Amino acid sequence: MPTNRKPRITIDHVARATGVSRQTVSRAINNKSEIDPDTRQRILEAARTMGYRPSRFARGLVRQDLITIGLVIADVLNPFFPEVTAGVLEAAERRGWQVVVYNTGSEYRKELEVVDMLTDQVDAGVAFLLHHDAIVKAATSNMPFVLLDKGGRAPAVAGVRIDFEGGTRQGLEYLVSKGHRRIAMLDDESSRVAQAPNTRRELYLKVMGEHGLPVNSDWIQPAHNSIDGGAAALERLLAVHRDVTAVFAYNDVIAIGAQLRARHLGLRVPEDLAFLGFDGLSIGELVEPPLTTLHIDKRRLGELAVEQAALLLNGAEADEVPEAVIEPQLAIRASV
Amino acid sequence: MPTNRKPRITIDHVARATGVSRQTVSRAINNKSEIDPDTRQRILEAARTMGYRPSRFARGLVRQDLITIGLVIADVLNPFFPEVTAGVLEAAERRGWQVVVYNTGSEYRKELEVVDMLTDQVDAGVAFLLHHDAIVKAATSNMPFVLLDKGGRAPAVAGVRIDFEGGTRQGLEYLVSKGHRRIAMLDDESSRVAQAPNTRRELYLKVMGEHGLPVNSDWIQPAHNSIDGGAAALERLLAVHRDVTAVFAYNDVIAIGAQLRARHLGLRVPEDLAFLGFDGLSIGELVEPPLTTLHIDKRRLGELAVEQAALLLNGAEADEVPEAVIEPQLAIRASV
DNA sequence: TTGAAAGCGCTAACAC
DNA sequence: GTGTTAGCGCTTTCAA
Repeated sequence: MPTNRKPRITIDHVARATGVSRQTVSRAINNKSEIDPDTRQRILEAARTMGYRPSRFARGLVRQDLITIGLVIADVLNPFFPEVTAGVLEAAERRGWQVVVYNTGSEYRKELEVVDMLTDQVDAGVAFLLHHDAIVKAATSNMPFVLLDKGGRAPAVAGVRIDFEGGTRQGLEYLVSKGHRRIAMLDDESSRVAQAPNTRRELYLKVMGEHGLPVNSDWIQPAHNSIDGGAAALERLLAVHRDVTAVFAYNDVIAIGAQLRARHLGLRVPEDLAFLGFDGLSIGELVEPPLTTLHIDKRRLGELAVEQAALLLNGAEADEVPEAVIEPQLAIRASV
Repeated sequence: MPTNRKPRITIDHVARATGVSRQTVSRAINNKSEIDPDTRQRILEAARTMGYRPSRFARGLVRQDLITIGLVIADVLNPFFPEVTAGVLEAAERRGWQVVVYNTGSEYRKELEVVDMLTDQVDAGVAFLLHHDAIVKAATSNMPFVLLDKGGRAPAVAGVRIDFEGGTRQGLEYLVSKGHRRIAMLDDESSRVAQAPNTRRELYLKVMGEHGLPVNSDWIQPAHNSIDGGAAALERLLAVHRDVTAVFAYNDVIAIGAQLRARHLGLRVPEDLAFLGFDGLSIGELVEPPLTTLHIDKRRLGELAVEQAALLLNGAEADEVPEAVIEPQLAIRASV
């Protein structure tokens, strides 16, 4: 590929071409007041025809208020993340910040790479990180870092905590109140590696135990985090426990895949088998019956994370940042 | 809010602290070879404990290979865009580029603002722009700019063209082949302002005319680009044309909203009313019956746009960049 | 293997 | 209203 990059046109070129100093050009470009309107006009026109564009690097070096944050998500295609992203973009825009987006696919190597990269490229990171090592790296990176799902981690990292325990409790109690006793779980297979405390799976076991309901590990099926993954996991589950009456899924995506498959198998939802999701995705309203779920305000999650990043950028230490918590709310639709 | 920003730690501080020149620090940080391993180790450690992070601005000023592109989309929450974004992120990552994301909500003022902003902040723009003025501004901005939906515009702007004509033709012919003659359209209300040639609406009228099918403007209902918008538009449509047998929608989101509403109204799909979408979103597979649609390879769209941006960054003029076209493919599911 | 000098493109501060 | 000077933090020469 013959690269044919044009040499950069600088403020000096424009200054020379218009016979003024580069300071005056700078004034024109930046809409400063101390400049003759005619001069400004002349300079602006010359700049435009010459193809001048200010260098963000030179500018950033001089001004100290150009802030860019890095948003690290696991998967743009999972509808959970666009909603978080919307919140982050909006909150960042209000502050005049730029947002660079990175996708990790929850891969171990990729998460580490991205954290490294961020350190060089942005002023603060807002990240959804699965792997413990990546979280440690982020926490010790000398850079303001906010976790989008802090889980039960120590206050050494800033982040938003989603109250999965409250959510799980609320959800399972609702299932129990509807008369279900044989409740299975479809877990996210990749969350096994997370090494984080209080995973949804442990909470499920705990809460089930509290209600004296039968569970052991074969009530839990790992599922790939996708529609198809949920569908496949449901089949595996039914092969082991045909008598299950309700399924509690790791998230809505898995729940939807499972519910769809259940209906294809001829089961009635919720009469034969009930489904409870987690996340409150809007696509849960499109399926039949609409998915009952524990709704998380994902937009707010993004906004809170940006607020924490702002505190860190202002000099706060991670352990001084007040904890932000998102409480899942039971959204009763029709699948339970 | 008491801002308490720490003064920046520079390479000079690290140099002084370790008793070497800043050159040597630079070598250590950048993993250059001409440096004593022990010295490197010592420096790296000092840098870490001092909290040193290189300034991207200072670096960017010196090196010329740090590229950032701006991705401008209409709405992160519309599932069309995450797929495009995935393609853009992947292609950009392969090239080592950063991607800054902006959301316009298709608002006129916002689009103009974002184009202005981009000019200062990134090296090239990849954008989904609705409004003519914003497109003109982008095209004349002195900056490499690629449109994600070039439509039938002149070659003065680079961009990917989605062959809506081919798609519309394919779709309508399929409806006709299924025996439909009274086919209505649910148009996107905001595309009215676009002033672009070859809109889906005009294509609908044209192709319907070619088949000698009855149409006039009341067969077209404008819909807000959302599930609820599609639902509302369907009701309006049925109020005017109870005898319609098929609905061709501007896109899948509108089609899904309409189909959902039709079923709530007690209509059978496709027996009483058939639905044809456009875009090929994966959420179309979740509804019942799964939505027949004209599938667009959105990921590829994003990749092609990045490729064009690369050509422009290498010095090509917009009108030299070879045209890239995406052909919609009829995806027959079950709603027709 | 290390250091010194130069300069990337811009704006802030101050002079005129 | 405009120009001059200095310097932001770094990497790239080049010299030692």
